[in-house]
Amino acid sequence: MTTKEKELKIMHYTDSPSYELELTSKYCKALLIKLFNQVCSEISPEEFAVLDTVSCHRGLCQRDLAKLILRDRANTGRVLDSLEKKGFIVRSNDTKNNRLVRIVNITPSGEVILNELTLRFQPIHEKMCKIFSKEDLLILSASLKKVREAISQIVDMQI
Amino acid sequence: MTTKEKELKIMHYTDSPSYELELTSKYCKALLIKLFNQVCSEISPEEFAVLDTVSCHRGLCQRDLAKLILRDRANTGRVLDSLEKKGFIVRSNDTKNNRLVRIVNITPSGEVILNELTLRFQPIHEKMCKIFSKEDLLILSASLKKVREAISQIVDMQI
DNA sequence: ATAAGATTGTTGCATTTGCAACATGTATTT
DNA sequence: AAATACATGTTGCAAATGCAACAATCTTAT
Repeated sequence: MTTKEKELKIMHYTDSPSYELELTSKYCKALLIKLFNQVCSEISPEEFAVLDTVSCHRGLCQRDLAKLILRDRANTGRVLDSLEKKGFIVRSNDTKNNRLVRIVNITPSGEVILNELTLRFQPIHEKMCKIFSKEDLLILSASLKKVREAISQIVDMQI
Repeated sequence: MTTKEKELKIMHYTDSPSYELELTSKYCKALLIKLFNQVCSEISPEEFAVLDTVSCHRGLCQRDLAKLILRDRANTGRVLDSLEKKGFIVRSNDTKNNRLVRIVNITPSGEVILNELTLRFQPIHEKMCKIFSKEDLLILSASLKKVREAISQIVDMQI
């Protein structure tokens, strides 16, 4: 390829890894929503992800949780309102760095529904993972992490 | 690892490739929004992606465009309303399989703003691509495509 | 030939989401 | 000590999005 051809080459955003990631993520979301419609009417896919995050990270305050799920504080609070009303999480007042915070924890009934849903999704999850070798899965995961880290250095997520 | 340990191992959704894709996609979106806030007030990031798609696929009807961008027909029509009002695309009535369809095409002023924005984003785009080797980029792209194809076989996107 | 169904696009409505503003309490500065 | 800035969470509002219903048109079935 000559220098001139390189200069003339127009890069399309829709050919970029970013956009491809966005499209792929939409596929994943569509799959998740379909699974939920089939097996669960108690919580939404978003609430499920939040519940799973809470179960993996005990004793988080709302803002730290918001940072993990990449939603703003307002939205995080609202999802927690819903989960708390349904009895799947509890919030307790605490202090962190001498500041009043609301600590989030999963309840026993939250554990129950989380495990139940996780088990139901296990077959599909395994099916999805089986399309890759273990090495390829690790490579994909590492690549995605690399993308996130690179973006972190450019844009402050400000949550 | 013994059989018992394998059985007891709980897979968390938030550790899955799906969720990792969702998080990574959110990072990409945040970056895109930041870039837009800095350089462009005429169109939104979503409109930009639609405009780019239209420029890559001339003469699409709205539904086929909707399938490409993975939005429903209603939303696609509304984005096109906005782009048309701004003069960046035109719609013309045509027939496809003996059916009346609205064909979408980019206008000269649409080309102008698309090229301008693409050039402005070029540095960041190159920066993002440079974190990977060309081979790794191809592998990532292939993996994402594999994910989309696998999901396509499970869930009908129904657009 | 008439009725039922399918395709394309639009409209209305409800949900989700994010941003800005606010309330409350703490740390820092002057 | 008072004022300013910061951190955490909530509320209000607007934009984005998807789903269901509808209109118009064409195809297929009975």
